Amino acid sequence: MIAAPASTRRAGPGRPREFDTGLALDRAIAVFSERGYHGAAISDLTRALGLTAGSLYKAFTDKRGLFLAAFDRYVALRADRLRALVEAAPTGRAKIKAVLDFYASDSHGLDGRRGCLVVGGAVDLATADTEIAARVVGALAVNEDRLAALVALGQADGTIAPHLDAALTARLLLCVLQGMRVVGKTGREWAEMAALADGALKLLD
Amino acid sequence: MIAAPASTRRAGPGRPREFDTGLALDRAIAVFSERGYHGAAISDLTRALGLTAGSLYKAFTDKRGLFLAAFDRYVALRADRLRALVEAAPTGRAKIKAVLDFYASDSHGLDGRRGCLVVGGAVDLATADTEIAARVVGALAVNEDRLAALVALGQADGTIAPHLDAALTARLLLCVLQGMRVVGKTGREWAEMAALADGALKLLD
DNA sequence: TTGATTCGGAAATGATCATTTCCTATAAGG
DNA sequence: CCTTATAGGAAATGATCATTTCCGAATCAA
Repeated sequence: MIAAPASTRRAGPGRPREFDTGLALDRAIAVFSERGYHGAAISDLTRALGLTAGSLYKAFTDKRGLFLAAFDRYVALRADRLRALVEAAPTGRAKIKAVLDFYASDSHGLDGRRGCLVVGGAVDLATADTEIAARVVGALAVNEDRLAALVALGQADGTIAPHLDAALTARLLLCVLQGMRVVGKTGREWAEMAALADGALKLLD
Repeated sequence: MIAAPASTRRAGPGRPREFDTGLALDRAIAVFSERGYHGAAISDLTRALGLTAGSLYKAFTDKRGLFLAAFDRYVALRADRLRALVEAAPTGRAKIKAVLDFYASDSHGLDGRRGCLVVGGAVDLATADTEIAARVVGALAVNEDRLAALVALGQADGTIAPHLDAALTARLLLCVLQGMRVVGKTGREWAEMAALADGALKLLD
């Protein structure tokens, strides 16, 4: 029998779940982010989520299943926050600045030290787990495509140099963003990361 | 009693070591790079190094000791190769291009998938092991300082725009380089990474 | 109320992990 | 040639790991 995904759980028969799945996944995101997939023991997770192993396994099937659910939530939550920021910015250049600032903010201090689940997944499981590797590839591809669209938008509205290769510029920005996440693991001040976000705009000239 | 570091082992009394420490560490680098610290089991390492657990522990004290030795060798070997490339390039700009090409080459194909031990150490152990975290910080700092010196050199020889903030530009380049390592974990073609290395030169204008 | 169904949770399970032990082999120093 | 010291290696060790089992509790459909 295959357990229903936590998100699709309908209110059928049986005892209702007593914990909030979203909140539990948020905590799993934190644990997996700072310890990595293999470094996060089930005991770490049960302690952080406030669940016993039994409940955890009933809800998420597996350690791998929990990671997958946390990963998907991480990507979705982050995409939502980013979308709002991008929509609020007026020009193509401003939208890209918003993306850079978002990453700068998340890469500084304690959150920066905690790190990025996508980067962690890439480093920990890219060679070992093909399904997770595919999700990492997908997440980066979506990111890159969105950046390319923003570059094209900026070129259309005159805030980004028209002669630039939009695809290449997007890929460069992606490297800067992921690089900020790596550098941020070493504990940097906000001002430092913000200056990086500002400096990266040079790629749009 | 504290075991002598593998590199300082003198030809004293006792049975001589039958395996080549450097070669063993090269293999350990490969295993730790592609599986991560926690993902690499001792059995993986003994198989890859062609050693039994006993010999491995006699030579390197610990799994952690082996990682530390592999990490140091990785950083040193890479610094040597990089230094040679940088010295061969004529101008400040050309030297930075050489660094970017070096990372582009290492970030493509199978080597790219294998990944970088510094990035892996940062992701896996930045929050858990303060000594390893310090080495990661150090490795990135050295990298950044060298880049800053190259930017200043390029500004002196007229191949890099003089008004640029050398420290900021170096930090941006560092992000691009580390970002290439992350992106490279998803399996990219050489041409793609080479184009990134080329595009990043825009940061020097 | 009754059965079906799922959850919460403590305890048990078997696998795997890092590490050690013990013994033999091989060298240098006296 | 004997002591000292280290390496090689198979097997054992204890810890920890992911996972399962079992049982009481809670809910729904009838």
